[in-house]
Amino acid sequence: METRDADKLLPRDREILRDIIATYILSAEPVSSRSVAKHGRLGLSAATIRNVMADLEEWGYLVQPHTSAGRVPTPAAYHMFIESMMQARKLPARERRYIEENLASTPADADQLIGIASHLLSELSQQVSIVVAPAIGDTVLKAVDFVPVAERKVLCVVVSQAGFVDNRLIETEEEIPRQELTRISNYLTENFAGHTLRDIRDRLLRQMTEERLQVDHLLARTIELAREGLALDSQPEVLVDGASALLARPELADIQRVRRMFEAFTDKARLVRMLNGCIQGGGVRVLIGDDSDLTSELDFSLVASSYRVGEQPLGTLGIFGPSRMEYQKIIPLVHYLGHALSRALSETFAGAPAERWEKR
Amino acid sequence: METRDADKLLPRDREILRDIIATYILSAEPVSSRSVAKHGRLGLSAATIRNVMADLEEWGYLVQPHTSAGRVPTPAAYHMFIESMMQARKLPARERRYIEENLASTPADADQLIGIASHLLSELSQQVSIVVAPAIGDTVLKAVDFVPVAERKVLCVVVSQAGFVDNRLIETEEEIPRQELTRISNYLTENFAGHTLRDIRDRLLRQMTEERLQVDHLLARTIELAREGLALDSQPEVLVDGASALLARPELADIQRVRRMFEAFTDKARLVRMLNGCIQGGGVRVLIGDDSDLTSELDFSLVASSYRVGEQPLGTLGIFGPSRMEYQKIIPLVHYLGHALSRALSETFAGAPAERWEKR
DNA sequence: CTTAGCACTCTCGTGTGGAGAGTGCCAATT
DNA sequence: AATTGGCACTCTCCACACGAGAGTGCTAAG
Repeated sequence: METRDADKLLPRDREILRDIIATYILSAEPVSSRSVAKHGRLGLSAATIRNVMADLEEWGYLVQPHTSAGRVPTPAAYHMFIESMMQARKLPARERRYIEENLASTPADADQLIGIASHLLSELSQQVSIVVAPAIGDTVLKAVDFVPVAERKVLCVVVSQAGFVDNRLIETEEEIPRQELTRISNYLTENFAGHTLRDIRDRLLRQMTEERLQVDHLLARTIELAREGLALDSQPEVLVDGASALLARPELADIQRVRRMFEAFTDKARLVRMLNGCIQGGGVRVLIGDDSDLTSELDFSLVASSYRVGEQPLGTLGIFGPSRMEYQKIIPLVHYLGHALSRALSETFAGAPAERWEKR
Repeated sequence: METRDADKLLPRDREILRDIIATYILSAEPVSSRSVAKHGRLGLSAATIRNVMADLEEWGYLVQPHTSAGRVPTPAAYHMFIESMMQARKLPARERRYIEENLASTPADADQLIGIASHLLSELSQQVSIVVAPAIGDTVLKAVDFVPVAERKVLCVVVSQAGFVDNRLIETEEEIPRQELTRISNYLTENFAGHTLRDIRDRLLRQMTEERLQVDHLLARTIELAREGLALDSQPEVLVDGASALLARPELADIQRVRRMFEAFTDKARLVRMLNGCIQGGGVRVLIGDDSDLTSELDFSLVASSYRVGEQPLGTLGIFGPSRMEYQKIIPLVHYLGHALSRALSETFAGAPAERWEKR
C-alpha cells in the first residue's frame, strides 16, 4: 500500500474524499460510491467514483469493513480532512455567550472554573470531556496558610497564582500555637509568592542544609511545615464528564467497547500522559487512531488544547469521542474554551501581581 | 395474587425459596425445579419442588420471565431473604485489615477519607459505590480562615468538626487588610466553633438586625464575610466509583440499561434524596426494586448506611448494583465500612473538643 | 402428600434462501 | 484516455423454519 501525500492527490480525488468523510461523520455508516455520486456537487457517475475510491483505498485513506460494503475513512484521512479540507466553523454566538455567562457567573476559584469548563465542553459537544488540573508542583504560589485544626494537626492551604486551592492535612512534631502559624504563613507568603512550589521546596531544603546550625526556631518550624505542606507527590486531578451522552452513539452499541472506554478513564495516569502530550504549542492538537494506544484501540479521537495564565501553560482540556466526530464544530469549541478558561483564570486573580524572585 | 407473610410459609417452602435465591444470586439465570431438587439438601423430587414453586409464585416471591423458563426472585423475596434467611457472613479478616490500612495510612482530611472509603467499597464489592458528603449547612464548625488572594478577593476556608474542608472565594465591598482578616478569622473560630453553619449564620444575621445601629466596624465586616463565606447553598458532594467493574456483569449486556444507569448517576440530587432516606437508624438499610423509582426501573438494589462522628450522622455511603447481589457479603461490608469511616473521622480530629454553645 | 410420566410451551441456535447493497471489471461511448 | 453503463459476483442482513433442549403443569399412581 503506497501512501501518497495530500498534495499529490488530484483536486477531484480530494473533493471525493472530502465528501466521503463528511458523509461518514454524519451517518456513521460506510459510504457507497452511489451516495457520493448522488450527493456530490461534481456530476460524476458512480462508476467513476468507484475507480477513485479504489485508488484512495490503495493509498491508505479508506478501508472497507468487508467486500461489498461502502468505505470508511482511516485516521490518515481524518488528519488530511482536518488540515486542509475543512474550514473550521466559527463557534456560534449563542454558544460563545453561553460559555461566557457560565464562566463569569459568581466569583469562583480555579477548581470550580475547570469544573464548569469540563461541564460546558461535554454539554456543548455531547461527547466526553477531559480536563487536567495543573500538577501541584508546577503551580506558582500565591499564598500559603496554616490553620490549626486539632492537637498537632495543621491544615495547610496552598493558593496558586491561578486560583487553584489545595488542602493538605499535616501532622507536626509538637503543638504549634496559632500566632506562630500565622507568622509562618505570612513569612512564606511574603517571601515566596511568585515561585513554583518545586522551587520553593528546593530552596528551603538547601537553606536548611547550608545553615543547619544557626537556624532559629521559627525557621526550623517553617521548614518543617513547608516540607510537608508543599509536598509535590499528589497526582494532578482529572475531570471526566459527559460519558452518558456518548452511550447514545451507535459506535458504542457494543458493551465490550463501552467497558474498555471506562477502563481507559479509570487509568488517570495514562490519560494525563496522553493529554499532556498536547500541551506544547498554543493551538488545538488532534490525536486520531494511530497516534496513541488509547485512541486506536477504540477508534476514538482526542481533540485537546491547553489553558494558561500569561505565558505559563497550566493544564489541558479536551474532548474524547469517536473518530467520526464533527471536527468543524469540535475544534473551534475546544479552541474557544481553552481561551475562555485561560481568560477567566487570569481575570480572577488579576490586580495583585506576584513579586519577582530577585526582589527577595 | 395473595401475598403471604414470611411466617406463614412452611419451613420447607422457606428452605426452597432460600435455595432458589442463593442459586440465582450466583448464576444470574432463572432457576429450575430440577436444579433445586439436585442441589437441595432436602431429598425432594423436582415435581414436588415445582408445586412449591407454583405456590411461591402465587404469593409473589417468584416470577418467571416466560413460560418454561426457570423462576427468578422478586424484591419481596430478596427482602425476606435478607431479613430471615441468610446469616450475614463476618467480613473476612483480610478485608478488614485492608480497609483499616487504607483508612489509617497518612494523615488525611475528611474529603480524602471519604474518597478512600468510596474506592474501597467499589473495589471490595466489585459494584458501584456511592458516598454522599455532608451537606455543608449541617456541618459543625471547627475553624474558619480568610486568606486574601487578590484585590477585594478573599478565600474563605471552612473546616468542619469532622475534618471536611470547604473553600469559597468571596468578593468584598472594599479591600480588607490581612491583619483584620486574621482577627475576623480568630473571632469567628473562637466564638462559634462547635455549632452548625446554619446556626451561626442565623445568629449573626439576627445580631445584625438587633444591633443594627451600634455595630462596630469589625463586627460589620465579620458579618459581611460570614454571610458570604458560610453560605449554605452548595449541593452536597456525591462520589460515584467503580462503574466500570459493573459493566462486566451479565445484567448490563443491554446498552439501554447501562445508559439509564449512568443517567441516574448524573442526577446527583435524586441520588442524594434516595441515599438520605437511609440515613436514619444506625444500621444498614436495603432498598430493592419496589421501594424507589431508581432501583425498580433497573432491577437494582441499594445497600446503604450512614457514617457519623459521635451521635451526629454526617452522610451516607452505599453500594448500588443488580438486585441479585451477594447480600451476605455486601451488607457486612457496608456495615463495617460505615463504622470504619466513622471511626477514622472521629480519630483524626479527636483531642480538641469544641466549646459548648452556652459557654459563649 | 409425593412422585413419575407425559404433553405442552417457549427459547435458542442453526441453517436456508432471498433481497439488497455495493463492488470490480469489462466493454462501449465520448 | 477518461468516463460510463452494464453485469456478475460477493457479502450482509433478515425472515423463516426447524429441531433440540429446557422447563413447566397436570394427571394419575404410589
